[in-house]
Amino acid sequence: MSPKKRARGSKSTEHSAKDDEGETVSSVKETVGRKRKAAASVEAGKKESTESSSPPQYCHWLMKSEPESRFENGIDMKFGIEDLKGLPNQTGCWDGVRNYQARNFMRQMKEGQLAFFYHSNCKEPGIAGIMTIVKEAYVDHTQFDKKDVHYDAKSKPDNPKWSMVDVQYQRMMNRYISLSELKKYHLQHRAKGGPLKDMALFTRARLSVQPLTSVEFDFVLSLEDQEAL
DNA sequence: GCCAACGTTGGC
DNA sequence: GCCAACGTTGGC
Repeated sequence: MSPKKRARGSKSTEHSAKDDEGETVSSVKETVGRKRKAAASVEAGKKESTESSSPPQYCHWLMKSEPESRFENGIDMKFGIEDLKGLPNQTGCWDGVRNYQARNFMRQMKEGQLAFFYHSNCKEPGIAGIMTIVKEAYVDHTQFDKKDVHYDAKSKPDNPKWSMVDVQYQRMMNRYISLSELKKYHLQHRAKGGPLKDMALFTRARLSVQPLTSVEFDFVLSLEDQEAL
């Protein structure tokens, strides 16, 4: 099982040495863009952590993948939630992530945590269901596979650059939560305050693996049993 | 270490 | 298919 996630990131992205290692530094950086500095983690405003010196510890995630066929170098990138559900044990590895920020978030994931399966680059983008992290970050083998779309010639086995986690399908959302609906809440909350005002899906739109605070996660879950906005 | 050029993401 | 946003690269 080696689902082909779209896992956007630039495949040939190199990086600067500092981004490469220095996990903690990078994770701070990623929440804030170019500003690193201790203050950054506070600025990131993503709580859940209490310590001033350690980066915020998230425990909920949103991971994007494309549910519709799209060919890249002759390979179909399609991997929707139904595809995950169809794998043995409904479990697969989230390979192909080639973006440092997304990678670093995956490295922060802990076994048992929940992640929304988000359908991107399709007719109606949105949150389709929920999955569980069943294996914490380990080496993404596709970086060494020349035939893989996400092959990275610069990464060496003795010092792998990319990681992946294993995820297991948990359940579908009671109803599909579209991006457009989430956006309405986001705009509303941004104007008057509310749980989704800083949601990464909008503030860091292009990140394929992103964190959610407990408040954000719970709010999205609460939408399931309500009428679409 | 700045920043312009370039490439990718992904909604529309 | 367009293109804005933004991450990455590489010249200086």
